[in-house]
Amino acid sequence: MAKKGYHHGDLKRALVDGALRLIEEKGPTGFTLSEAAREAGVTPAAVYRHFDGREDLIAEAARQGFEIFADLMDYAYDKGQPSALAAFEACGRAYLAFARKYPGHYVAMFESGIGIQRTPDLHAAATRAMGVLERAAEELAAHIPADRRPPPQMFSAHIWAMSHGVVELFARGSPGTRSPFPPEDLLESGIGIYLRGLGLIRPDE
Amino acid sequence: MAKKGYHHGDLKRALVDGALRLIEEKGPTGFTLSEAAREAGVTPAAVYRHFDGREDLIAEAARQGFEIFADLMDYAYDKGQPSALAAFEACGRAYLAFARKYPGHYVAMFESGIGIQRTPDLHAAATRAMGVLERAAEELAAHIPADRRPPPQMFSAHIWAMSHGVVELFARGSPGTRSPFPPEDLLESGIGIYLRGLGLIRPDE
DNA sequence: TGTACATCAGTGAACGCGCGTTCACTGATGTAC
DNA sequence: TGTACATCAGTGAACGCGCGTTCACTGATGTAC
Repeated sequence: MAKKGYHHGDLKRALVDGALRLIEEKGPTGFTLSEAAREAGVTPAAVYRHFDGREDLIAEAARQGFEIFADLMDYAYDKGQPSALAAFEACGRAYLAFARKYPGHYVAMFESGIGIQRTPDLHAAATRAMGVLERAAEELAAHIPADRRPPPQMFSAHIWAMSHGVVELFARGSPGTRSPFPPEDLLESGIGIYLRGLGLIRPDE
Repeated sequence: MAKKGYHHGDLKRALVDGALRLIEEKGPTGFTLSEAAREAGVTPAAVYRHFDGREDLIAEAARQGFEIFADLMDYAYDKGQPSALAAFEACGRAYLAFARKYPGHYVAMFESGIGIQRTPDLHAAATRAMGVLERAAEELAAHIPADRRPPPQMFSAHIWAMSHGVVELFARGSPGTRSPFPPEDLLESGIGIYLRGLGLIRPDE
């Protein structure tokens, strides 16, 4: 991703891409504005033509992540039709797939310490993303007898927490803890057991 | 935690305590050897009398964390007797309680990027801690009909993932996402639903 | 089509900063006789 | 009890480093006439 002449042509994109690669590689700690600039073949000062600074660059990376994330979840949700249950499970799989495929984005979104309120754009993207999961949960909740139905936000939170936990603990090599099972299996079986507990899967299925 | 005279007296402990406070406050990124030394009222160079450097100091903090963590889990497990189910649930609660009460340790253990293999001491402490949860899961597994019993490590992983996810997403103010529910309730209900899905709680309980 | 000029997107030098680490040192403590 | 001395646990100055950010600048691009 080196520039051609004096003008880069697509520096903004190149900087975000570089930042994502660095974040993926070294974590949000290891990411450096200067290094991202160097990767794009550009002086650190050039970054300030496109971003307000280091944090702003990370925020943009996170925003793009939420955008992609929301699209993927949306797609998975629609694709999972006609059964609400299937749609919900598809969302779970999409979550993990996203974390695997876009690790830089994932880290920027959830581990970089960037506040979600930082930019209206970022906030909007994040809200949209979470909305998808909540919508899936709501629709699913309709199938639970009303008297023992937990609030939909609650189990969307449960699923999100389990997904995030699987990603952080088992889908990365991070804490030296080798996963005893493939993360995909772990998450899918976990969600399966959880949904059975909600009475959404018959005991014999 | 300022020193009295030329000799501090308990510098090693003071440094770890300072490091924990800083990690808790600013995240593992914000932690600085120099600042930890400053807090202890000591020159940065003095740190090298007790640790091999910055990383080694974090590793020691993490080690202490796993030690405390294992003790707490052990205690919760024993206290939860005589029912295996109650013991297991107690472990879940203990997990969250630990994360809440020792946030610096928690971050050092799980978010600092310190490899668990770094020191034999650290590795041993971590192994012991995870062993408790696995033991609880094994005992619980005995109550599930053998033909549909998942491997115990699997659901100890599920519970761990959900716990960790709740901590990261909802028990801290981190991603600007206000938790819709108290984390304790969220985790307890999540584990409850999960255990019901395993057939360990009767549907009408 | 050609020229003048405004705007844009870079440069590169400089800044102050705090970091982690090293080194020879020295003050305080503890121990042997 | 007193003295000599080894050991220990700090000091403080220095290092090289890369960082984020600023500034006046300049080369390239695009537009008006």
